[in-house]
Amino acid sequence: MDTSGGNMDSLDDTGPLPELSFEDFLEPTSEKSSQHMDVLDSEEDDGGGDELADPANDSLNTPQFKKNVVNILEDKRLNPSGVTVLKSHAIKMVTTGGTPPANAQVTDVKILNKFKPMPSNTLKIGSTTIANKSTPGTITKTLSNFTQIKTKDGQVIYVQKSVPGTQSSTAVAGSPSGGVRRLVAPSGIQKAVLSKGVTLASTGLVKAAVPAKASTPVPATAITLKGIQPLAGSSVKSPLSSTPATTSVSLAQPTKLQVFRTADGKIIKFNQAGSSLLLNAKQGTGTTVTPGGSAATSVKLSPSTGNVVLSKPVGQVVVRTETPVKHASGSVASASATPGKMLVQSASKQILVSNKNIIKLSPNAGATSSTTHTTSGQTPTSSGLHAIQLPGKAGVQYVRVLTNNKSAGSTSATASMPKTMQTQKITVVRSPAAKGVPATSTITSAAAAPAVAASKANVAMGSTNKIVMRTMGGSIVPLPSMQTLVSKRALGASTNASKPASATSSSATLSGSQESPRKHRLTDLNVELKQLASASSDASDSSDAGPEAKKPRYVITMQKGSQKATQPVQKLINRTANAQRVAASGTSPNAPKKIYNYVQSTGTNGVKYMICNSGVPQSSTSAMRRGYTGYVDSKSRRMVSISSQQHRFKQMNTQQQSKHQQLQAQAKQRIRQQQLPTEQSAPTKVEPKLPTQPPGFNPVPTKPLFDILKQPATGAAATVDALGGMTSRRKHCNCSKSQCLKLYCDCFANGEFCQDCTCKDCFNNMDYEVERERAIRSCLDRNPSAFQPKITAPNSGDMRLHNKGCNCKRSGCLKNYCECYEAKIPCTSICKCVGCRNMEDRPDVDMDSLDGLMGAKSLQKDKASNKQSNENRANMYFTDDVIEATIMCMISRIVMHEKQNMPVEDTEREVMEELGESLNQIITFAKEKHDTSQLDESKATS
DNA sequence: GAGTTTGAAACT
DNA sequence: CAGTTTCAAACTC
Repeated sequence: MDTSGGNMDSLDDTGPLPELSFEDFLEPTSEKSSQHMDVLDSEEDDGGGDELADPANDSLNTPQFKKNVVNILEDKRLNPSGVTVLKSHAIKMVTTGGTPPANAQVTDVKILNKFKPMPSNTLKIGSTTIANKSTPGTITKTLSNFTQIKTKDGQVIYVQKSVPGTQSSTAVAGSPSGGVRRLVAPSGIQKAVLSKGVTLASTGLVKAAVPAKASTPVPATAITLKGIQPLAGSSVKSPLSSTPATTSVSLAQPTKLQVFRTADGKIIKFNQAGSSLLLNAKQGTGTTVTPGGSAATSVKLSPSTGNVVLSKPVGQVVVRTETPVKHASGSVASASATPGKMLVQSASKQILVSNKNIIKLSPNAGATSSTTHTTSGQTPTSSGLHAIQLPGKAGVQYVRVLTNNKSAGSTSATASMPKTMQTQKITVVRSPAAKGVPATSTITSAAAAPAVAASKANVAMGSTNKIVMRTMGGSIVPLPSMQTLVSKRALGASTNASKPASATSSSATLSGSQESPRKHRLTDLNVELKQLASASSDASDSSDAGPEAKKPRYVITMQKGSQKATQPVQKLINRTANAQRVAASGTSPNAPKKIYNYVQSTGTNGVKYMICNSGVPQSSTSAMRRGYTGYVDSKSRRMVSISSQQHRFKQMNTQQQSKHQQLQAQAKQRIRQQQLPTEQSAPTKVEPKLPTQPPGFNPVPTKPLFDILKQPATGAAATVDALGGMTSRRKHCNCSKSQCLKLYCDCFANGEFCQDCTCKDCFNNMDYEVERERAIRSCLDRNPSAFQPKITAPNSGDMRLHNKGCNCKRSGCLKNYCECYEAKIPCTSICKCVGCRNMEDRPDVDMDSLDGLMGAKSLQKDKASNKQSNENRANMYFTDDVIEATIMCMISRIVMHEKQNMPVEDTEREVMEELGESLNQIITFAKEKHDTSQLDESKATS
């Protein structure tokens, strides 16, 4: 494929694919469809389909296809398994007129989705199912060559498979055995609008030649799409009724269109005999296949681009894909073609839906954030959806929508939708890309019958892959799918794919527990992915999908990562029942946020307390950047935390004394209980979500101090700061040459999208998902742990360590060039630095004289290591929860004293006493623990 | 803000 | 795996 001028680098890594014919699009029931599906699946498997890759099969390489070739390149997407994404397709249009590829004019077009086998009675274009069982229309084969599709409104679409040679013209060259299929547009079908300067000539036929077999060189089966009107003049958007059926039929000369699948099976070539063929309908363009003229909603779509336009009398819902923003001139364009996006437009609202469940809110077109249920952060919707809005560049907002309910039928959910439904609803339901499992996408309008579509969506999704876009009252909410960032690599470690769970809800919980992230982290997404993947069980989806289908394609997590990611949730759950975590964001969306525990008093005054558990890491700017998932040195964080607490203490108002006393007593009692030798290690942390708890004030943590004390170091993971450290945000990147697709870019390295960065030619955004995914793959190939945090703590409370160590030579590890220093951790023996002075007690050492003194260096590192171990031990007990519990006890004292109008001095003294007492208990506990562990160790050694 | 320094990432 | 180059942040002026 790429041999044709090498302009399709996107295909470089693609594997071979079997033949693809339009028939597949039109007759999903055919075996071919399933065949293709299989091949596509295998192709997805990292070259699993390489054996199929036969350059000879590539029509581009064959002379006869070099004329007026329109290539529809299917993006090689990541394995659909587990997570779903609307697949986009890059379409490459080459109109060379028989000249060598070098002279070819290439136009990039995009198709929304990969083609996927459809269930019988389903006609799809892109991700839209226009006619299926659910629709009143029927599909009837009237002729041997024709498949008649009758819509509800009496519109009829004929799909004809003609005898080879009947329709063929120049374009069909090389397809002796190929059959020609005709798509005859009935009266109801609207005119096709083909954009990009390519027109259908004067014929209403589009002929597609399909290679007979991947192995055979270029035999093609011609497919003729009839009924597509040339652009010529006629109003593309004329009412349905205005277009007589004869119009399309009367088209004199059929336009040939060859459909090909490349070696990897991702490419479809349209060989057009005519001068120009416009396949891309970007705006307003697009083949309008609109049955159901009487219906209030019409569907206009462009098979090539996947444009689907649902137009209503009043409002208009447009679901379409966009062509790549950047058209590489001529060649290569396909490679850089941006993944498909769906523009969901309703009235004045426009939402650009990317491949994932992320909605991009276009700043233009009067788009309003109200279009979605998302405003800022996470917003639950009545439909059980959660939308997380992510600010984007230039006013663009990305919205990730997570579903809360795990219900929803897998396929054709809209089939059961009541026709009386008043609101327009768009439901795109995707099923796993398992063999033979058709993916159906339906666009359902209560008022009108859905319209057309023909395509195979090569999308595999986990059970929760349903994408539901609902347009109710102007709100459009798509469901999540987060395939992209999950790498298949970590599948082995991650997984647990089939565990049914309310993945969506957990995702929402997770998201909710965090402040709305400015950017998505790979790890975060991984969590969501895993949850989604594990939340299979959605009926048919999970069952039908093969085991692979449930697995996330890209799992860029590590064992630690997954647990880590979930850690915040657990911690949050364990938090005091009366403390509700809230995220206080700065005025600026980019401003780092702090996580507070929100405590509200039940008293008459309703005092509220904002307890800052963790400030934004001071080093968030740079340390974050390098994959230090945002946590700060625990010591400093705690100091900040406590100080802020103390500061807030003075702002507290009176509280009910007796209650506080009681609570305080409870806390103390629990602390004492904690000291008991009982080893109920790590209580299961599955408690109801915190935010839902009533705002009753309870100064005593539900988790007693010593319960908390017992927790540390139990979990293997716990490297993530549950208090929100990972929510912090670094400053924006400034990449200029890496396109933000290399680890040089901190945004990319952190698995985040660039937002509000000053980078140039940034590809690290939704518009370039394909490129981004490829880059991620590349990075993972080089280093499977490329996206793992560089600094982690073996156990919660342990000191963080740089997993790889620094390699500084000239900075003495005392500048932010040093990753260790940047992360505010001392260098260790892992580091290969020269002249390191980054030790906790570095002032004691004159490192200037130590250059080259390896002994001294190792000594220092040992020293640092010892200190580190001590600190690790301390961190085991001074966990955030312990501190929090202590603080709550202190707060309780303050409140009590204020209630009693006691002197401030007494209050301060008592508070300090309380602190001392708590510390004493902690120390005692730690000591006991330490002794016990030593005893165990000695026993073990003996 | 421009130029330099630095070390990680990428490349060979 | 080591050496070199590239890159972007940190730093300096």
